[in-house]
Order: sequence, then structure tokens, then C-alpha cells
Amino acid sequence: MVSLTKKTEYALIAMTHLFRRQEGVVSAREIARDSGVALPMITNILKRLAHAEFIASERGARGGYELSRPLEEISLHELITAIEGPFQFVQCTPHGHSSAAGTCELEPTCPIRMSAQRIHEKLETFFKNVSLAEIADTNGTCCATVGISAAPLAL
Amino acid sequence: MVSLTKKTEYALIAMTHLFRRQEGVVSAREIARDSGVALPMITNILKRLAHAEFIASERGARGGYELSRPLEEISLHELITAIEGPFQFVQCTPHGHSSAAGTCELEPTCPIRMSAQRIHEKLETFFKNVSLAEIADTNGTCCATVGISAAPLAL
DNA sequence: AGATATAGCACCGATCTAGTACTATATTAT
DNA sequence: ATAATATAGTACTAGATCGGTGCTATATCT
Repeated sequence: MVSLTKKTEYALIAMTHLFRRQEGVVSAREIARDSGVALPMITNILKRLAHAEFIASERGARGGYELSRPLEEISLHELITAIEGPFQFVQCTPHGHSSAAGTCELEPTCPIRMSAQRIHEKLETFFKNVSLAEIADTNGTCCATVGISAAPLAL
Repeated sequence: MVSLTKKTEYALIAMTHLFRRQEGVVSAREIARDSGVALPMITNILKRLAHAEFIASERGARGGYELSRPLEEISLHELITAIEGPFQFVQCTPHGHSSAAGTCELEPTCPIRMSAQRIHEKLETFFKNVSLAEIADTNGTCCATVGISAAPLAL
């Protein structure tokens, strides 16, 4: 299936929650209660987000999490990569390297390699241009000005 | 992971193969031999493509497959849907319905619903605007003129 | 009749996803 | 001190999905 995993969706929800109440730290318990996501689940996600240094943690009673970087600076691409691993829309293009040798066993006879590569890059660019701030902002126009570039690129 | 499945990649390879040799029908055996994809696998994919009526089949000796529609008229979105099922980038937006009630248990409190919806639509539009002809054409500039619309849409 | 080729299932192992649990550690409040 | 709270790290499980294969039936050509 072509979709974000639920973990990424939960991560976006958590980041959005932290974004909207920026006074002090927020506990996993509160995020779970307010968002409806199960506590063990959101806890797991928050640990990953902290590990990736998107958020900072304070341990102990009255502890919790807060954003450690402005959401404007974090792209959806970064978040997906942190939660789900390398962005790899076509499997013959590992780790987003544009012109790497690749590990696909069908190379170099693969008839769609070039096209697949191009689509991969377009999508990657798109996700890099969507910031979490756009997603978190209720009144914003998420990715309104972000597009998969319409400029022709020579194959 | 955010990726096409291998089955979709194989489907693209098969469609491309049929596109490039348009004289008569081509057997699964030949496609398997030329593409390097295992015969049982490509056979399975071809059956799905035939079932979706992207290709027409001729049974019996000297049988095979041929395109039943011009590739220009088939979008990547159609192919993905036929092979992988409904395009569903965010799971709270089932079956691509823009304003449906949805089945997500987090609604209506989900803080990222609107943004997720918008990203979903942008991607869906993108995939609908990429034709298989662009992908199959060796010298073409796949999705060169296709973009995720940059026009602001009011939330 | 035999060879070839698709149609339609049904199946299997490996991997991934979603979700949970447990122990250790750090901080606050009493 | 000690209890309560909260994160860190890790490991685990059930179920779904993915990649791939196999089998029987049917259709067509030689």
C-alpha cells in the first residue's frame, strides 16, 4: 500500500500537540489523553522523536517533552525518515541516491529505471518541502505553495 | 515504508514491455525472459492487469497479451489502485473521499486531519497526472510537466 | 492428441505493522 | 528517605502484508 504508517501519523499528532501548547513540557500521558492515541503507543513514538532530537525530554515527576527545534525547520521528509526509515519510493533506488549503482538485480536492463528514479525524486522533493509547521497550523494552508516541480528536467 | 510494492514495479515493467513491441501479443514467458522477473511472478501480475482490463489476453498456443488501452490514457494512480488496492496515503482518509465521514477513531479531534487530507489530495492528483506513457517512453521526460499543484487551496 | 498459454485459486515463508510490557533511571513531592 | 511520576531502552507478540510459488481448469494452435 502507498501510505504513511500509523506511527508517522501519531508522530505528527504528537508534534502538533507540542506545537500548540508551548508553555513548558508536556507529558506523554497528557498527549495520549488529549489525542486519543493509546498511551504505550504514543510513549513509544515520543521516545523515537526524542532520539531523533526533534523533541527534548525531561525525566522524573513533572517531566515531559517539548519541541527542540522550530517546526518550520523540520520537513515531513525528515520525520518520515526518522520514524519509518529511509524514504524509498521505488525499491530500485535505495537511500535516495540519485545516480548510485543501486542494488536492484534488474539493472541495467530495467526499462523503467529512469522514470522510477524521476518519480522518486519528485516525491522526495515534495516531502522535503512540506514543513511540520504547515501541518500543525490549524488555519494554515498546508503545502499550499509546495509542489512537485513542474520544470522539465532532462533525463 | 513509503514505497511502491514490487508488484507495482513489475506491472510497470510489463506494461512498458508490451508498449515497446506492439506487433501482436506477447507471452508471459517472453516478458519474464527479457525483464528478468520470475515467470510465476510476472504471470500473476499479468493476470491482474488483464482482470483490470489494462491488457487483453489471448489464450492457447501462440497466445499472450497486448495493450487494450493507449498508455496515454492510463494513469499511475489507476495502475496502483488496480494492483495494490485503494490509494490511501493517510489512513484516516479511506478510499480517497475528500469529505467523507471517515472511519478514523480519532475524528473529530484529530489535529492533523485537515493537513493530512490536503497532502493526500496533492499526492493523489500527482499520481493521476502521471501517465504510463511517460513512464514507458525511454526518451521521454517522465512527469516533467506534472506537478503537485502549487495553487493555494483554502482549508 | 499434444503442446502451449492464460484463468483462477490457494498456499507459504519472511517481513513489517501496531501495539504492549518490563526493567532501569531520573526527578519531584511528601 | 521514600513514594510517586515520568522517560529510556529494549524486547516481545499477534496479525497483516509482501514476495513468490504451485496446481487445476480451460482455451487455442499445430
